[in-house]
Amino acid sequence: MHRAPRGTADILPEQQRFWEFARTALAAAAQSFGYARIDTPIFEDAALFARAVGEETDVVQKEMYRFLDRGGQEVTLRPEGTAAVCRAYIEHGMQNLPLPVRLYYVCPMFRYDRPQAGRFRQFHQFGVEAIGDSDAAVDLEVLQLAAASMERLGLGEMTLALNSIGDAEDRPRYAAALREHFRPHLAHLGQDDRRRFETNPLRLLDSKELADESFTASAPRSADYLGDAARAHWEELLGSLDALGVPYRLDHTLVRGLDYYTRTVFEVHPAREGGQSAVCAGGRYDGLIAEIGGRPTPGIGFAAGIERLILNMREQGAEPPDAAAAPLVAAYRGARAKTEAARLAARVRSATGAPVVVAPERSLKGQLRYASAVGARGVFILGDAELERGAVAYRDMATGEQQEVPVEQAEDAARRSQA
RNA sequence: GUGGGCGUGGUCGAGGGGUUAAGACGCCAGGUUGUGGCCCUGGAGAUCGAGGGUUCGAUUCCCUCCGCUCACCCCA
Repeated sequence: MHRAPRGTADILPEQQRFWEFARTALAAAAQSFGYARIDTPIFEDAALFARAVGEETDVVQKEMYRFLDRGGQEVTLRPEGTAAVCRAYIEHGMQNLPLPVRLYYVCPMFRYDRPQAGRFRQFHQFGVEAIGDSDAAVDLEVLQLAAASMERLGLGEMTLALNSIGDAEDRPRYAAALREHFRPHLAHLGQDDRRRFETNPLRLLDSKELADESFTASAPRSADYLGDAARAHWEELLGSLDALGVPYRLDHTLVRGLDYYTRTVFEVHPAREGGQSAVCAGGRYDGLIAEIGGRPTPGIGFAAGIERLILNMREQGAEPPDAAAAPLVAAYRGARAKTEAARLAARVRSATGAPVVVAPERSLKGQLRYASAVGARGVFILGDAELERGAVAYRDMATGEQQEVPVEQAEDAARRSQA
């Protein structure tokens, strides 16, 4: 028996109302901030993500789906959205648009992880990118949009964790300070952490093993190692957040697993504790576009995991409306009426736009039962008697009222019961 | 990659070394001659995840594998 591949999921009809609602609400949030939708391919040249996300990151080293296509090109299923959007920004000369360019997307992403609650190999992200302006006002806007997105979904009790990791030029000084701090404890560190000590000491900060240890809490803070420009930017951002009363929590251990981040980094967590809690995360990436071949261009954005958002919606008891309208059913008795039922169904569909299905071939009783089971609003009944008269019976399933009308007026009968 | 939990009809879920392997929901049919939702009756549907071992006998005990799931790592 075939199953959906590990880490993938069928989104079944009964779940679609959550997805419809989430996609619509998130798009509305983005659009209300002036963001326009963009879609990029599901796969890209492998080199794009390796370069943008960073060769040393877990995402690139062990989570990317990479393969050779039939032409011998190495491609990768996109593990995240930012690099692809930046590639499109460069490729289509968007620097000629009024800056910043504001874009959003809702797309599937792929990472070869071990699945668990809120984590899948194919998952979906809502993301936004504001490219071409380094002003702290844009950081503020993106943070506001993140908060607004959660609100649109009805998710309360979210906390915004915030940090600044400075510019690329500031990084070596800070990395050196971190190494200095952790060096005495090298013996306590595991294999992975020792490698990180060399390659990317920032990552030691969110090692959960070390989290309780006082030497993580007492580690030097990136925000204390900012260069003048990054510091001014950071202070302006905090000032405007305070001025607008946007709640946030400073978290100096917050660093991100993707190498392209600079300055502002943030995560949004639900109040509930637990693994995979980050429901939305992002930051500034002022070096990324130059890194992948564009002119030096600043940018900032975030991504939110739709599955995780829906998980939280369910936990909070959200009940999104069911978008699917109740259908009409065309029932019949006899071979000739069966054909007429199909004709009637077609006619009512195009006249009203309402969903109409022809009943399966069963006893009339069976057809009515079927209509009830699928939640039909009303049923047309065609039999020899009705055909003789060029008429059709229409039964309102909620009230049980039934009347006979000329076939040409069938759609009117349906409309009446709708009101 | 590592560790824990779990695998019985479509779903949920009893059971237990020898049974026709419960029950519920769902599905199909019927409850007279053309009419639903409730109710009643009947029916279809399970090699009890796979392979091996112990045993006279295993779905039940043991081992391995596979799958699902949760957690670690990391991430949305």
